[in-house]
Amino acid sequence: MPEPLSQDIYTRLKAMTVGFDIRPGARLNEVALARDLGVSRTPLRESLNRLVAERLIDFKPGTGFICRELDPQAIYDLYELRCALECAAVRLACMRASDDALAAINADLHATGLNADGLTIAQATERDEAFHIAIARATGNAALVADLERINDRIRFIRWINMAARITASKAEHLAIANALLARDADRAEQVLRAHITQRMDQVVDAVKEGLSSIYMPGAKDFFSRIIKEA
Amino acid sequence: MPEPLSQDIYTRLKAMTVGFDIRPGARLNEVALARDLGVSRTPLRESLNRLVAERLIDFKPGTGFICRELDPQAIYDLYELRCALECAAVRLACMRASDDALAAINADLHATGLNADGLTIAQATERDEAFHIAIARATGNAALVADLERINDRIRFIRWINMAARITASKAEHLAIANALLARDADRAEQVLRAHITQRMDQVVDAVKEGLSSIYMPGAKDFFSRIIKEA
DNA sequence: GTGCGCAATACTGTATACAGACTTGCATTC
DNA sequence: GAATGCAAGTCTGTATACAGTATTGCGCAC
Repeated sequence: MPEPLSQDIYTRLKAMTVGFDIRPGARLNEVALARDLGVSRTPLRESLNRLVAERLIDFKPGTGFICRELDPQAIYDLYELRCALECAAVRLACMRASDDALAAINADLHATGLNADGLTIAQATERDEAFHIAIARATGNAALVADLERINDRIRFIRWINMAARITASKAEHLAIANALLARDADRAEQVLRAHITQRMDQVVDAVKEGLSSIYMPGAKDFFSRIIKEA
Repeated sequence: MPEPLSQDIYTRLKAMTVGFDIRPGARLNEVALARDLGVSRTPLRESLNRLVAERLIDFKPGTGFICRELDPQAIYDLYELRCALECAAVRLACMRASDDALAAINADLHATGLNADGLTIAQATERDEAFHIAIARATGNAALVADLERINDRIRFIRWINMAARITASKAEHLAIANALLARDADRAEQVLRAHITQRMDQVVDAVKEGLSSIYMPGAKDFFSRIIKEA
């Protein structure tokens, strides 16, 4: 059973839309895109429809598929939504996650999550996201995890931008969250996590502006594959 | 610009999947479904792909589209997720919703939301959902609203079942939520709302069992279009 | 120079055809 | 009687063709 083309296209298109390889607001030419991807329009359109449902691209009947806009308000809303979900998650994790699960999160953080040296910004963001998702996963609520993951897809580009500025501060905050988790102190865990996310929300508007320049200035996106060298 | 077929099919298929007009686990025959809907397979598959992304139907490569299962754990998880989102929403609404918005919610509740006499169970559920969504909408966070709406799609069938039993209790609870909102008392609003939703979660497992019989016993689903006659 | 309108073009929306994979039923064997 | 293998049939996965609509560019009028 070879993997269907549409599945493969979906993955590739998702990476393109998450990373804004396509300019916000730009119309997607199905014929050209199909040619570039080496498939016909049928499986391409199926994949695009899935991405529309996930709000990673827009669709205008009679006009076609359009790359989503990078709207500060929408990004802010998503950060607020993410904050609500993660705060609920950390409380649930404090309440009922297994000791093993919490210990594993802590161990993982100390093993890989604290040292960003030698990583690219994209890789560092991936580890940051993994820490947060692990907390959600520890609740045992698969719907919560899936929901959070889809929200993360939509703000990952902004996280890349923020990550460059806040790698060092993140370390301490993640440690504080992990410690509160191990102590099963839900109030403290939520408080630290909320502050951790909210701090970034304040920078969202600036980040969107920077993001736009990253998209429109050719070559600027290479920044995210730059290797981190901590002081 | 006539509305595209795929848009129309999407709406109709969504209603079918939300209401479990198709048996859980049943494979969808594309040719037969296309014939029933009066379209070809291409727009049908596009619509199905969107529903897959929204987790309203499942997809197994090489096998096709499958009606989602009615899994108690998954439903419970969705209720928990909904609870987290709505609790966050009510707090945000207390913090920053306009006086007009809160007054409108309250007015709407008193105008239509309290008297279920003469409504079908499906209609009563719709009003219940409208009250909850209105609170989310009052936060001004469109992402939160959209997320909640999609979660609601996935548990509406269970809400139908619960609604039959709890219409009278719902009234008092909705009033209490509205009063806390008007007083902008976030703690009380969240507490009442959480209890309101959690009470239903305890009944989820039973509801799923009942739901399964509703799906498998022919004619049982007519129950949801029965007219409510309060004591 | 600017705005409008028309025509040519390009693109979307849908149907259909075909190849290949999966399913199903039967026959055969242990 | 149960299990296995094979073959016929059914259904999915993808490509392609065509119709209809949106877009774009040019020419013309003001």
